[in-house]
Amino acid sequence: MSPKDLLKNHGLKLTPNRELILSVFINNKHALSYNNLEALLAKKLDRVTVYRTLKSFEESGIIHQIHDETSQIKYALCHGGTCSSHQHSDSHAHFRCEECDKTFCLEEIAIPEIKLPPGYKKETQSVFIQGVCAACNH
Amino acid sequence: MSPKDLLKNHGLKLTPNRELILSVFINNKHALSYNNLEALLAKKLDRVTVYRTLKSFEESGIIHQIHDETSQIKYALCHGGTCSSHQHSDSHAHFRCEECDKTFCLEEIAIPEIKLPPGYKKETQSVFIQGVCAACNH
DNA sequence: TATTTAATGCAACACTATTGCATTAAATAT
DNA sequence: ATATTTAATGCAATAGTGTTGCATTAAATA
Repeated sequence: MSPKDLLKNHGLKLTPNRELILSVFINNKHALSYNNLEALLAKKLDRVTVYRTLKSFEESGIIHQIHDETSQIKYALCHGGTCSSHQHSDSHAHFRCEECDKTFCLEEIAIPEIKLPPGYKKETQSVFIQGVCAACNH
Repeated sequence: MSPKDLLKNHGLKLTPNRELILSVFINNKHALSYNNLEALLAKKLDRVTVYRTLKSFEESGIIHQIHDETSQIKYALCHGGTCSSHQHSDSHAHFRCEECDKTFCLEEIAIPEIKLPPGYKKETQSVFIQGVCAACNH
């Protein structure tokens, strides 16, 4: 889907900055931190604008946060329409490759059911794995 | 085990600050951030001392980091002797309660095997769950 | 008790992210 | 097309978390 359509479908105003940032996500298979984005953006946007754009994308269900145990929060596109405002799908694992230092979603593997002790109520879960990705593992 | 013995067993110098910090961990069932620690410490220690103490405890296998998707890294005691310098056990899940805002280890539940796609190599994994803990769930 | 080695505290700094506010631009109604 | 409304943007300043350099002090060892 094009940046324009994605923005429209999620009820966001269509601006050049948003289209630009969204196109960077679409053209990159891995998750992006603010710093990653800054490096990939040709045009220099204000830091605040980028952070606020990420926030509104997240709240619209376009991207979701990934906490990969680095100091920077990363973001990746939501897929499959399972994400919406403030309720992001946690049905896939996230992976960080220690070789290429890229973090991404593992949509293709299933997370087994994780049972909690009696009396506990689960709201969200996240599975995070580090290692070597297929591209780097040779 | 007493703070003194723990420090000795892990080959760390025995100092009042370290005993104090360690006793706070022993007396609290949940994970602690620097800020939690500061609030619980009677005596005021320098921030740098606390951070460096946490680092040496971690490198000695006394405590391990917990990334609970808040802005602060938390630490909890290692149990079962499965942790050592720079190789911490990832065999248990971590849980954060949204009611009491406490994060802790779930030693009692087993994490099912999570299989990676072909070609991937797993080094570490972490399972993090948020919800309501047994004490708050009524 | 003397010596060596590491822990501590202070000051300064680095990094990531956020807030307030004035300005500009997008969407909508006229 | 234009006026109006509402939201996005950019700048400056600030907040929060954690780290580095260095001189001093204390713990362990000889």
